[in-house]
Amino acid sequence: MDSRYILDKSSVRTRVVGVGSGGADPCRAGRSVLHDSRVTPVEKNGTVPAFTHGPVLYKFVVDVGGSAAEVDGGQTSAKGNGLSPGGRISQDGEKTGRGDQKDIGSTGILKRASPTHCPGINGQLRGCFMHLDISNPGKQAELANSFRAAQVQNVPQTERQPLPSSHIPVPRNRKPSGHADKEVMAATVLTSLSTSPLVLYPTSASTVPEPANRAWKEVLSASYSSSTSGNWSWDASDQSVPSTPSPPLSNDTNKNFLLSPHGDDISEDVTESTHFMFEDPIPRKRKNSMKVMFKCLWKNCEKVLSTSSGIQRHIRTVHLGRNSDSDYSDGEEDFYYSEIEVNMDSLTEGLSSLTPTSPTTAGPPPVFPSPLTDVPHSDHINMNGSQTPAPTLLSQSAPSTLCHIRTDHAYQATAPVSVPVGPELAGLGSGNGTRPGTGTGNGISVSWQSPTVIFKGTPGPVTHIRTVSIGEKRQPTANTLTTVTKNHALITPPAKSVPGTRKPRGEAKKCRKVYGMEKRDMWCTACRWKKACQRFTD
DNA sequence: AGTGCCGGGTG
DNA sequence: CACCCGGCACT
Repeated sequence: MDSRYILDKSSVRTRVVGVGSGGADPCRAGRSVLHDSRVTPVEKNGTVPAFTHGPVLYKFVVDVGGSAAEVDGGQTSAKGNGLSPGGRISQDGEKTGRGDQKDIGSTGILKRASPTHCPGINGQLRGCFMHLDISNPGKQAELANSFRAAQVQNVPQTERQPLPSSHIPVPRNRKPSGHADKEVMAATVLTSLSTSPLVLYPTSASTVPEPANRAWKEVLSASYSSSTSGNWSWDASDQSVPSTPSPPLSNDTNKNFLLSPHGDDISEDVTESTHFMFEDPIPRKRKNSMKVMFKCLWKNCEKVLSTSSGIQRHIRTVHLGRNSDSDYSDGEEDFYYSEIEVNMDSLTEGLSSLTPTSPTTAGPPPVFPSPLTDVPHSDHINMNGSQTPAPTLLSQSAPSTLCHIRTDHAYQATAPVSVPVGPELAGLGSGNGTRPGTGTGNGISVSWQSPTVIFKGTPGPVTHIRTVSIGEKRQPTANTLTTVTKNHALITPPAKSVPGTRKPRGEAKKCRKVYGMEKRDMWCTACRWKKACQRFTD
């Protein structure tokens, strides 16, 4: 794993250009191969990676040192042998400060990049804005050339710095299936621009089917050709555009949003690697109690689900209006949710607070009197005392960052219990939650010491009863006895009497003693049944 | 070991 | 619920 991470880390800086073809689910495909994509030697050498062949699907203008140049992201010549000029710009991070990858390039972009702004590498190209102008593919070659010229002009060959985010990782093989798909692709491009190094990382070389190619052009031109002014911005107001579902991209959600596209069923793994690549030490130290939840980033939607599939389905059905039964996912949902970490201890406490009695802690009620509470009863104290607003917290506004809800109480006592916290949490899941089969994986395992120890028996209650003891025990007709019994019931938990709470042996002779074994038939039934003697009670 | 009886199983 | 019994605590 570690080695893989290392490799991944080095590969973070690569930018994959071009549109591949292949899997039916480009986004997923891109993610799934994310870790395996790495810089090919070819790319490192400055030539165009093999996978860049194929028709040009996009281009953009990079403002270099004040002069703008439009660049091909790929090539129009299309015959797949991709050594296009445009391809050159596809190596960015590789040429730059490789030694300190985490301070520059992809990491910075990933962490802070806004959709409109492209932080430069090593201070260069700061403030470069990306302009999408795909509407005129015919000019691409020319533009590419001009860009190349501009690039040479402005930057000496030896110092030529890569152009950050100058590649749009385009998901491969989008199904050109209509407007919705266009939107998907548009969203993909937009998101990719802000998260380019890690997200949507198509790997292998493959030519783009012509339909897909066309679809891309159409999509991009249709969606963004209106922004001819150049500076491509995407602010909240754009969400009003009816045909383009847009996630809320507020600043605070953006950070999470950047992490969001990794939410698959292997989210844990992906998350780990992602954080690793982000040099974020926190996740590695994630406690077991920290549960990754998935929060919908759609505007005014605070939906939080425990599974990525759930949130994807939610987004797909609720926000994207997709067919709910279809499991087909083009990956667009990935852009509209983010991971959050929730302390599951809190959640379980929240759950337990809703439960009248913990089944296995059936022992003493929390109001157990002090004589019996000479035990590590912290669990119970916490259970009553710290009613953290866990569910409320989640339901009101799931924090987009970390949800640190402190609790110490777990839900079950005896064994590690898997508590499916997904949709039930704070009423978060409204039916479209987890798919069958994902539930267990999303449950949490909480285990702690069995509280049976807690109530194990000091003879406290016994002594107590002895002092009040009345002649007959367990005689329903004896008022005093019933009183005692009631007191006993108050003191001892309604459930099992624990060893130590055992009733003291009666001092009266019992049927057995009186009649002996020979006359067992003369015994009271209780004695016969080895129950407390009903005839000779204490 | 003998005794008392609790808890649980069975019908 | 009646009946029975394993098992435990106490003597």
